[in-house]
Amino acid sequence: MEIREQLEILVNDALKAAIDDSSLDLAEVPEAALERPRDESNGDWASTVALRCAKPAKMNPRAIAQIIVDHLPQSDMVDSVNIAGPGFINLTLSDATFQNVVAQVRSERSDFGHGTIPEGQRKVNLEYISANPTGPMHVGHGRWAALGDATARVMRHAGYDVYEEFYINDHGVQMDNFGESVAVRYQQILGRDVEMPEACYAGGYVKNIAQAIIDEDGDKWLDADPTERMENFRERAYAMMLADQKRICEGFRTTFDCWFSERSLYEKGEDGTSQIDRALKAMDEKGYIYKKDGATWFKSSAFDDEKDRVLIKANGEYTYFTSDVAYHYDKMKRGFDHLIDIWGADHHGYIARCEAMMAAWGYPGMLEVMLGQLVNLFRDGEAVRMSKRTGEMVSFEELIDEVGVDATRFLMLSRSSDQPIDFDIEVAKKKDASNPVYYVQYAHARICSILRKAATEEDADLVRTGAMSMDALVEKILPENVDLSPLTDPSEIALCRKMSEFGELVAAAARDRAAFRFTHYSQELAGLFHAFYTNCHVLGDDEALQNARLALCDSARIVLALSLGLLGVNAPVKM
RNA sequence: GCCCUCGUAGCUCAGGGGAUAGAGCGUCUGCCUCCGGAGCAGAAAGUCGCAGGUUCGAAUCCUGUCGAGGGCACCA
Repeated sequence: MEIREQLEILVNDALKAAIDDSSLDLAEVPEAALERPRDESNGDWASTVALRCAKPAKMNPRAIAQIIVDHLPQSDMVDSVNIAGPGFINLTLSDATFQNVVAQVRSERSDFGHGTIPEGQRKVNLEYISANPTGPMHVGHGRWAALGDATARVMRHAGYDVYEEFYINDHGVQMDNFGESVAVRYQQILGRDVEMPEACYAGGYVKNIAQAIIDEDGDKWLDADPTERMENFRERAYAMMLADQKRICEGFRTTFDCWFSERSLYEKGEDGTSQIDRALKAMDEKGYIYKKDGATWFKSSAFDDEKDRVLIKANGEYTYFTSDVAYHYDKMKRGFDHLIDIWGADHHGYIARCEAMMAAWGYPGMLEVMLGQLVNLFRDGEAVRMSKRTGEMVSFEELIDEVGVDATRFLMLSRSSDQPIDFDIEVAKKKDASNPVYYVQYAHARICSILRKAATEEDADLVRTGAMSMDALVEKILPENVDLSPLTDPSEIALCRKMSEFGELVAAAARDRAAFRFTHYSQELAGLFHAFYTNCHVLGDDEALQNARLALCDSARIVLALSLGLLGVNAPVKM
């Protein structure tokens, strides 16, 4: 049980006792209202319950606090209790309470901080990146990749059942334009004088695709039927771009349970209907579809959207929105409790109509849209607009190649997602204190180094080469039940206290979709480890003390690795 | 014009009803006979954009206002 929950029970018992013997005149037992004081001199935990019930109880809050303190049951967890300021009840916990955290971490390992979510809220569909397959992913997509993946990891650790999905926009005129772009470049490379139309894609990658087709087929398409050629090129270019996206995501350690094709929404099933047909029918049955000016409309203004939206244009074509209607209908029918979409902030005008469609089907609030602000690239303080190599925007792949996966992920996640990021490539590449990811990784590597030092040289070598895990090494150097009572130095207790916050942070970060908090947490934990390292020598003649400190190192190693793991960042054994 | 997000230390940002507002970078001062100095300790640095309101209590909630960015298609 978390420390917080145990303290809540204590305060709750005191409140009940005080109400039962009429020292407190309250209709019902108020919440324990525990919080962590900013200033540690105000204790490890504080309750503001006395302040909160001053009015209903018609008493001075300090007097209430005194009554609660007088009724507080005896507990080994609490070292001292005092009343401060207007009526705070400050609790200072015993060293043993914090020492226990080390044992808990070491027994639960990668399950430390794991939570549970009740049935009915647990199954979550998380859709992110969803880049068009008509061009390379840009650095903004990199941010959604880091954000979506870390959100999934944090929510899973909190107990959610998260299904990750990438929506492929492979339907619509942009695909034809893409195929035509390749055809134009194909002809140009082979010496034909043709111009690139306005709506087409002029990027250098299109030329590479055209060249790949020439390498394979030669000039056999030069005088082919233009439509047949466009369609052939379109499908081959699409396959190449999609393969690229999958490869880049995998290299970034972002994996999906499903790559969902927009086209599949238009395919007719055995009953002769497509998902588009079924979604529109369901909406029509609810009475939110009408015809006007030759077009078919969704009455989204009935649900706080500023105007109604076209589903089928006067010319018979479906709009992009119609695909999303069918897509979300599909997700809904797959039995998720909750849907989360991550979009770029430039799509926020699209939210109202999507929320409206969920409401129209009778599931208001089921869709949650996380907006990610954009990424501004810099190099040495100068804004980067163009890449020298390609004459285009720096792609996500180029960014990863230059700064590495760990630093890219950590920095992309180091700000709240509703804050734009200024990402400086040169700063990200630095391997010094100005780059927080190395600070945290260094702490982890340093711990591993100490643990190796405590082992035999043979075992230490096995760990260095990767033949033995750190867990296995620790098992050989430390007995199962280590006496932790020698851990009394303030820097040791501070490290334990920080680890005790981990579980709560997992729950809060999952609830608030705020994975970025683990960048801050991991830096704080690393800082406290470095302070402990400076103050307390781990390896020495006193076996009891050495074992206790090795156990502390081991638990710090586990929690650091867990925190980095939730961000999708590696925790290296050596650097 | 309407909608969304954001204004907190020189810079980049946390904190989103509780006590004297925090961290990193940068600046300045110290610390290696010792487990990884990619480290540690300390100092200077603030009208939480501005003005009202709610509250026992506001950086936090509400209203207004100023400033920055983004969005307002029978495009995708």
